[in-house]
Order: sequence, then structure tokens, then C-alpha cells
Amino acid sequence: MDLTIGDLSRQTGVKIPTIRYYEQIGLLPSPVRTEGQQRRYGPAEVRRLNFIRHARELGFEVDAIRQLLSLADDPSRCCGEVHDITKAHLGEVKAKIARLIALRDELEAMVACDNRRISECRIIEVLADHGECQHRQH
Amino acid sequence: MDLTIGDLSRQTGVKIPTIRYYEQIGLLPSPVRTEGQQRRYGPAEVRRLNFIRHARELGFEVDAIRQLLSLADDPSRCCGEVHDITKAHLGEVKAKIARLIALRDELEAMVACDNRRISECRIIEVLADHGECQHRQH
DNA sequence: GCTACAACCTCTAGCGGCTAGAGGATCAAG
DNA sequence: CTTGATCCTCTAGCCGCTAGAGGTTGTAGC
Repeated sequence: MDLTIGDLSRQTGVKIPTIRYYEQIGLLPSPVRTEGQQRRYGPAEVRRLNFIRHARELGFEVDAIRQLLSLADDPSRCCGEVHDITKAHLGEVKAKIARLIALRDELEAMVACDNRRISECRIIEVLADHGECQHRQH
Repeated sequence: MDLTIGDLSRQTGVKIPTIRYYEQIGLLPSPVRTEGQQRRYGPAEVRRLNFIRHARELGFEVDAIRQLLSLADDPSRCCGEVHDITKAHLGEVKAKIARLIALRDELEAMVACDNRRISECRIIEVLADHGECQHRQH
């Protein structure tokens, strides 16, 4: 029970202001304090913050993490909801990939433009008149 | 020279507050005003705003668009810089796709978890202990 | 015990790219 | 001349942090 916020930061790779921010928005519980009001953490907080960091790295939104954490805190329940959250997130990731691939193809067609004057530049033309490309609304 | 901001919004599909925001950050020039201080636009502004919208849809950042616009305004120059901006952006898009695909694969492995108790849930385990997955830092 | 100084504290503001709402003025049609 | 849609400015909020000011606390060495 004697890690400072700096220790916690080093052990988890989460920056100090971010730790305080997570506490502020209720992802991390308020820790014990020294007489001088400095935060002190234990192993439970290290685990919880690692959990949060991993979930963020995997692209889960803070709200989803809040749900995952409250589910994880209750180990007797069925993990169907966890499953659902992950699946929903997977769906979003897949959709994002599809959009980015369409975008990549379009940009690749655009860079086929070879150093001419701007007055003849395909890129500028495509941007100025969207009819020239195949882009669809997101 | 007689489109209201609402007309401009309808013609370009850009919301009214966004148009004012673009003016504020200098992407759109300050338009002429009526005696009562209402904005009035002409075809040049429609073109410019369409250009901005297309570039945003293609994921260009506002700063990149600012550069593209100033280049587009000078049609005698060689379009090498335009090319470079687009290529850099393409590189970012490709990198983002690679990261998302790694992420998708990981999430797909995670959802292979089939409705057991949370105490045995693979998803929660992966999140709690990153050693269990193959994820690399961004 | 005392000093030095790193690390901590709170608070506020900023990033990008908008979006929303309050409260009031203007414009165009009938 | 009235109605009502549209416009105006201004401020604040969204997400997920990040940075900085200005002040306090904890710890190591002497």
C-alpha cells in the first residue's frame, strides 16, 4: 500500500495527469492519502489501471470500460454482456477498416498525379469536384 | 452573391455552425454582410466549402487543408507539394489500417470466449493481463 | 533538526473539430 | 405591418487527455 502516483505511472505506463483524470471521471476509485494529501496506491490499483490501459489500447471507449470493469468486479455472473460489448466494438473496428480501405484506394488513385502544374493537378481537381471520385458518404 | 448561410449549408451539406467555425479558424474568408450583419455568399464560397468538405471526408486535417487551399489558389505552381501532402496522408491512413487490422484480429480471438462465468472469461483475462495477447504498442 | 529538491498537490485552460443552446435581431412573404 | 423562419453573437460542452502555474509535501543527506 505504498506506491506514489509516480510509481503507479511507471509500473503501468499511464501518465500521471491521466491517472488523476481517470480518478476524476470515476474509472479509478479515490485512493488513500497521506496526511499531506498525497495519493498512495496498492497492487489492486495497479491491476485495475493495467486493465484500463489495455482496454484503451484495444480502442474501447471509456464508457465501455466502465461497463467492463463493473462486470469484471462480479465474477459469478455470466460473461454474455462482456461478450456483447466486445462484439459491438469489433463491429465498429471492422466498419472503420472498411472506410479507411476505401479511402486508401481513393488517395492512391489521387497520387497517381505526376508533378504537373496545379492548374492540371488531379488531386486538386478531385477535391474541388467530388464527382470525379468514387467516394461515398461515411 | 445572394446565398444566405442556410443556402450555403444546404448546397454543400455542411452545417451552419460548422461554416461559421470554418470562418473563425480562417478556412473560409469573411463574407460580405447585409446591413443587418447577415452573411451573404457567392459561387466562389460554394466551391471553396465543397473543397473543404471533400478534403475532410477524405480525412485531411484542417491544417493540411489550409495548405492545400493556399496551393490551389496559385495555379501556376508545380503541384509537388500537393502530391507530398497527399502522400503523407496516405501513409497515415495505411498505418491506421494496419493497426486496426491487428486490433480486429485480437478482438476476434477474444470473442471466441463462449458464455461462461466471468471468473473464467477470456476477454476479462486478456484485459487484466496483457501478456495473454499479442498486442503491440501503437 | 535542517536544508535542498524532487515529486507531489489543485486548479485552470487548451488541443481538434465541431455541436448545441440562450437570447435577441433581421429578413421576406402575405 | 405582422408573422415566423432564419439569422446573429456568445458561451459552453463533447472526448480523452495534456500542459502549465503556483504552491505543498516527502525524503535523503548532512
